[in-house]
Amino acid sequence: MSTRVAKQRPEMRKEPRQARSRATVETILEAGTRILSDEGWAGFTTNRVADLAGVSIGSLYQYFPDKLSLVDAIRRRHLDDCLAVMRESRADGLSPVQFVANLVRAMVAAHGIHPGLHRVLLDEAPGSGDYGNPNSEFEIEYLGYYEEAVAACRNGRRGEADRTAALIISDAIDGVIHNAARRGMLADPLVQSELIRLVSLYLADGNPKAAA
Amino acid sequence: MSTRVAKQRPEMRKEPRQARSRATVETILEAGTRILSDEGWAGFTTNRVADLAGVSIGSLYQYFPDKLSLVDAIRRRHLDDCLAVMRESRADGLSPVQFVANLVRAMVAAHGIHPGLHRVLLDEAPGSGDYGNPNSEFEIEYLGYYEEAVAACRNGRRGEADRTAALIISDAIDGVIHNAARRGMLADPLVQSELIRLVSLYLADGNPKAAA
DNA sequence: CGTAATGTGAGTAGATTACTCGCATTACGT
DNA sequence: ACGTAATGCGAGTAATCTACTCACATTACG
Repeated sequence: MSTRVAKQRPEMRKEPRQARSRATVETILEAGTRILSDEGWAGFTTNRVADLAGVSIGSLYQYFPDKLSLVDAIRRRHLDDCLAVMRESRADGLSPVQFVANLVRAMVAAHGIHPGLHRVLLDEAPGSGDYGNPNSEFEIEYLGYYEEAVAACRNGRRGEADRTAALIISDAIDGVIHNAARRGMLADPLVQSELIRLVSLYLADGNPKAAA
Repeated sequence: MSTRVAKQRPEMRKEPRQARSRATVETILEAGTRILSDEGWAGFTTNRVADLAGVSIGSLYQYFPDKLSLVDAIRRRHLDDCLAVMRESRADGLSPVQFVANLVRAMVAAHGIHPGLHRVLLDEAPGSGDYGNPNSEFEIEYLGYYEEAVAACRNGRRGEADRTAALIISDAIDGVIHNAARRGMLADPLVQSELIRLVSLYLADGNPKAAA
């Protein structure tokens, strides 16, 4: 027997086997992402998602058992993308300040495509897994990278202060990006450079050698 | 003649004349505020507001012609409160950095009561007036104060850079406060002091004398 | 060519909710 | 006391909305 899919809440009702159906699932996810970003959780109805995706509502429910599993899949994708961006920004082996500069640029670029998505996923959309709430797997890893950068700037010994500093940086970046998006100013290069300056100054405080 | 209330969309259907009804309206506004903050726009139904306020749904509609006018009234109140906080913080005649320190403290205190309100009002709740969208009366005045502080730190000549700096500061503070609230860490004194440090460093950059 | 995978979309049942209306109670002026 | 205006009540409703099903059509695979 063993239908193979036997999780508590299966995230897919039926595994897409052919290329066609894999494309369908992809299209649905993309459409859902766009709607969440543009219209918020309120506009996110399964019928609308199917419409925008250009597939029938039936097809949607063939792969996602319910609305929640769809939004979960979207959230997972997005947060994994965020983590990937972080890992890449760090992998360059540059100074912490350069890390932040790269990160900000990458984050701005990422949010340029779906400006409202992050906020909607974190604040509006109901979450089933722990993905997305404070102390989630995601936030742990996410903040960990910031902590690393902070600690690297402050001679390595981590303390509560470093954890707080990581929060401050992460949340400040988040706020600037989100509000810039709200005002349609994400593309403004001045916003980007000033944001980098804000974070860099904070990071380098008391560490002149790390300033560049 | 002259019922005095003659706007295009009257914000009140009937003006409360006795003390009792004024208290009722106050209770309704308070209940609505709490629900918006705690449950978000999705949980904000007129019946729930009336329930929480301890008044009948009929009483609610006696003073607010529709749901939108209620949320508008709440928004107006909140944003006016924010502006009041800004004006007070500046009125002390202290240095720009002290202004920011006071402001952050006041903002944190304000958001401690209704942590989610600001975000919900700005991002989720539909707006009828221009109150709340970019370039609104509110944002103009709000950012104006920040610009003032920035300009004061930079020898007075305002330019595009100053406006951008004001945005950065405002949005960074917003982000930190909002995410701290989400994590239940608004009370953490470290968060507060580090936020002040973040902004102060940025403001004082290139202006050693303004550092304190 | 049999069968499994995929796609369709009209339809529905259920829930939600903004708002009304007829009436009860309370306060005010005289 | 008493007429009148203000205030308060809350069951009810009409309308909307939407998650989800199902019976059937089409496409691909072996």
